[in-house]
Amino acid sequence: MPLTVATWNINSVRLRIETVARFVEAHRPDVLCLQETKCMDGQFPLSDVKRMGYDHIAIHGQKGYHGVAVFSRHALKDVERRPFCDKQDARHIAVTLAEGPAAGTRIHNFYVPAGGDEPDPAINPKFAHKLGFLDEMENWDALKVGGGTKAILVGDLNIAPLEHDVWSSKQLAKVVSHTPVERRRLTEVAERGGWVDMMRSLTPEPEKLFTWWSYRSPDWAAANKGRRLDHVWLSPALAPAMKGFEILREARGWDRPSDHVPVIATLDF
DNA sequence: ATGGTGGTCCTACCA
Repeated sequence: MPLTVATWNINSVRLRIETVARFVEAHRPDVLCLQETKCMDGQFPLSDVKRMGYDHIAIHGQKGYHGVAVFSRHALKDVERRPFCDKQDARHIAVTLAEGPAAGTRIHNFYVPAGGDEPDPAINPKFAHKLGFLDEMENWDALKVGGGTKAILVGDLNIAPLEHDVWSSKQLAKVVSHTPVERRRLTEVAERGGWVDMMRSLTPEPEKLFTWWSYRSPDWAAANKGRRLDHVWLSPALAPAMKGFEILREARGWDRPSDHVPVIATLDF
């Protein structure tokens, strides 16, 4: 029995709800995790999401910024919205699948701070916040997933950790998202937690993998200066179920696109 | 070295 889980930074769910519908019609993921929904819970287009076939919806929004959501064809339980770094930012939501082939699986959906432009925590509070956020992830017991724990972590982690997760590791070495300190910290979060990087387990380096292309690139497809900022991690107990993943690159070329594209992971039980 | 585009919500801030 398969389970498909998709993750997508949608960059305003209200502006792009029809874009979400287009994606869902074509790919029909069982679970869809969004980031950067950018609206308060009362403004969330719930009826559209239900029309797409998702009866189970968990949202964590705020006005104008951030915001995460989970849509599911299977019932959900134990919804958690954890604050990080003593801020009100809506950057995390977790749910547990209550039924279906992966019943009992915990799903964490993250939107890690982007970190601003200057990669020095001493002068850039946004970069300090990003590093502090990663520290809290690393130290959170809920993200320790050894033994028989069934868990998936997805989201826009705003870090491209490996050399071939960016178009030029040399040229991005001092660019926030690919600095050595971030790459190391994210790797530590995964290793300390016991997580398996699903995309890189199935497609090892040196093949390049990108999920984001800047809006500022005049011809994003030809230039192809992308980065892998969006991730799918599995607990070791779920790793044997991993079957494949797809990065929906074509979505970057749709009308009024997000700068991120969906990643769809398929597990089989 | 710089500036490039797009989102929210109306003025700057964030990505």
